[in-house]
Amino acid sequence: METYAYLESPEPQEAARFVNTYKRRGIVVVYGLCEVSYEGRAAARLEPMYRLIIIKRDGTLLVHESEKREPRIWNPPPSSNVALVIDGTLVIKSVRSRPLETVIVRIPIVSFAAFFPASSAPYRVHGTEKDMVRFLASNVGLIEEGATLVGVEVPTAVGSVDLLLRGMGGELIVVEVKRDLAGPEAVHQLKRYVEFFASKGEKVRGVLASPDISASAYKYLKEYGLEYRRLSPKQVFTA
Amino acid sequence: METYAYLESPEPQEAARFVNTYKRRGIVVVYGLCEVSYEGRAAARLEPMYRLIIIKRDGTLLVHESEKREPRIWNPPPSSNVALVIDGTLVIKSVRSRPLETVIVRIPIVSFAAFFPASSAPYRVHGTEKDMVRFLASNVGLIEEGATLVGVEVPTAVGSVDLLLRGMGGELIVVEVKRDLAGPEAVHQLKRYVEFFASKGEKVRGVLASPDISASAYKYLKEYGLEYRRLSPKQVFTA
DNA sequence: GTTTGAATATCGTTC
DNA sequence: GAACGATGTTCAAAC
Repeated sequence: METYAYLESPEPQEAARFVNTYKRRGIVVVYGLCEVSYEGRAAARLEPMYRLIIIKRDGTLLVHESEKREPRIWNPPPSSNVALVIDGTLVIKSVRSRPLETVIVRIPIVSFAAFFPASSAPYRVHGTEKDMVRFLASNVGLIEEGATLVGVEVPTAVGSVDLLLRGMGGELIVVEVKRDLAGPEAVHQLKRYVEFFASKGEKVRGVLASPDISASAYKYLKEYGLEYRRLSPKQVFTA
Repeated sequence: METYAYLESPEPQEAARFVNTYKRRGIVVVYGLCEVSYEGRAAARLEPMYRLIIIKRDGTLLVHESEKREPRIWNPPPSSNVALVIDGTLVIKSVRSRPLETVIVRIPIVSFAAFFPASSAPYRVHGTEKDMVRFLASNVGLIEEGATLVGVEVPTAVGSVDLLLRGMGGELIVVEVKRDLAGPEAVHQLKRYVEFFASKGEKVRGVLASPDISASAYKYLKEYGLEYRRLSPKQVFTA
């Protein structure tokens, strides 16, 4: 396997060649004093400061400061990143085509540059909303004793219903699932589905299933005559 | 200013000391063969592979692969990150308290470890939704000829209205602003506000202002008797 | 290619 | 500290 490589305090020309050589092979890291400008969907500008710049082989560009999970400036893949020397300073230019977004990193002092071979692999996260829906589809009793499954991700004119059941009284039960604290938006979403089926002349109830619900969301829920079932992703994950 | 530091193929003990020494001072980068597990709001596990691990002084932990803007595994600030040696291998353990989330990175082969002094500074992005709202508040004519400003970010029982105007006919005009393509959710949001004021006995119209609108969103808009004004952040940014 | 909605969303602001 | 909504959201699945 190819090994890593690095340069200490390289000349701009040398640094540019290094970046261009390795940028398509793995992860390139550049550390130095830089000023950054971004223009695209919005615009921003960062004053000169020492930062960490990361270039990935798929065209990702990240400019990280010493705090926060998020890069301060970035270009998502697929972007076109090129290193060049302008007026004796290293410049990394990143262009995303659609939408057109440009990031320009001027690095008057390049302290360190490194290349790290790395790869990427498929993975899976457990405990997503999809997992919860799947679980509930096989355990509809958790929502309503004696109910039967009508469908999962059922498309309607006002959006896709997470779970659709039929209760013992013959009524439709629309279920909206959230994997986290449910807010007002979730209740309004559920209300739309219920109103849709009601307008079709169906007898229908609405149930919100989530690990928790905010006070204001609960107020709406009651106001609209909807129901709540507490259910956490943990229950799903361990099932 | 403190300078950078690095280790090549360090012993686990040495690497652990390095990480713990520098983790609160700036950005620490570790490159090596690692397997990663995460458990918290959800759960995931990454098989052994060469990856880039980043630790920031605010407790951020990022595990990056060679593609995508997003880290594969992470813990956001403020988390508590500690390096230790278990059974002769470097382990970085990250714990976030609320909610409780744990990331464990086992690194049997540490190829490279580096510390980069860096800082963090306030910054500003231009062309946000807030910018658009501010601009429209000073140029209500772009929404409705002859209208007057009633308020900005006006709180209601169903949420906060971006912009509230009064038309020449004495009617209220509720304006929902989006800085990007408006989808169905934006239309439903607007509809809620309009219904709220209508229920108060107000004569009211609803206007959605955005650079573009999806086909299905437009269908809802028309169906609900709402209006559309095309307006891009660029117009704001250059104003 | 476009649209749609989830996300371990993260993050700032407000209450 | 909780909650609410924007984000240059990003991302993947559905169409």
